[in-house]
Amino acid sequence: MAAFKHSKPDPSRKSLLRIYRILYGAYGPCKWWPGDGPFEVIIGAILTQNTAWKNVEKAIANLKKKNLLDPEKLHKKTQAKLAEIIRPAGYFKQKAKRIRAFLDYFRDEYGYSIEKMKDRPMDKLRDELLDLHGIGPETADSILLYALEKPIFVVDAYTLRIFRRLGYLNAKDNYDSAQRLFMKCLPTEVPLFNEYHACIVNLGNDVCSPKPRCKDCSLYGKIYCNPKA
DNA sequence: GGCCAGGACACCA
DNA sequence: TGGTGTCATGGC
Repeated sequence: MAAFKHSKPDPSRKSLLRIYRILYGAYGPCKWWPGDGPFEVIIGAILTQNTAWKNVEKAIANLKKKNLLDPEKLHKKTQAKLAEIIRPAGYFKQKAKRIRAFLDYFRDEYGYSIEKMKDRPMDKLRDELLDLHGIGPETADSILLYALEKPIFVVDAYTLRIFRRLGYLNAKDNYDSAQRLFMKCLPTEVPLFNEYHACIVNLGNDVCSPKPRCKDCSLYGKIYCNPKA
């Protein structure tokens, strides 16, 4: 990491892959997304919006307990009932509305079939998801990558924060420009995109959380204390 | 008791 | 177009 401190980073395939190897060495394999099957991943992607994953797990556990991790069964629940079930995830009224918006679309366009959804070209699928209420770029891309195994790089707040600090992005960079950088520089591979984003989130949880600083390096997180890194 | 978390949207200037 | 407020629970 220190190597990037005194020279302008070159956003090349080689350097982004080097960062990936460092992260993978510290955190990988992350085996994301945590969840049983693509439908659970989709629901998790909506529930985790601006929410700690531990709270999402509680909401998913509630859904599992009621055997509702099935699109048709879940769709039969009213929005108010669904909101009560997912309450531990926070923003439960909003998220219930968003899940129902997805379920309407999933039924109308694909007859609740993940396989039919997978057959759709990635770009068109992304546009469809972004047209849904409550599905923004990160949620759409998480669904594409982790549920449907489409090769798209997921950017999140940690990605912007960390790669701005490293000098690969500047303050004006946003979701789209950051995504273009990664997708231009990295080979288009689902497993690579999967692990890279997962490692960034794990690093973000280490580095960006208000935990006590390391006594040795005065920074946060195990990545900085890893001598091999 | 305050801050933050694996965002997205509505509203306003 | 960019900035700001709102949504809400639970862990630390």
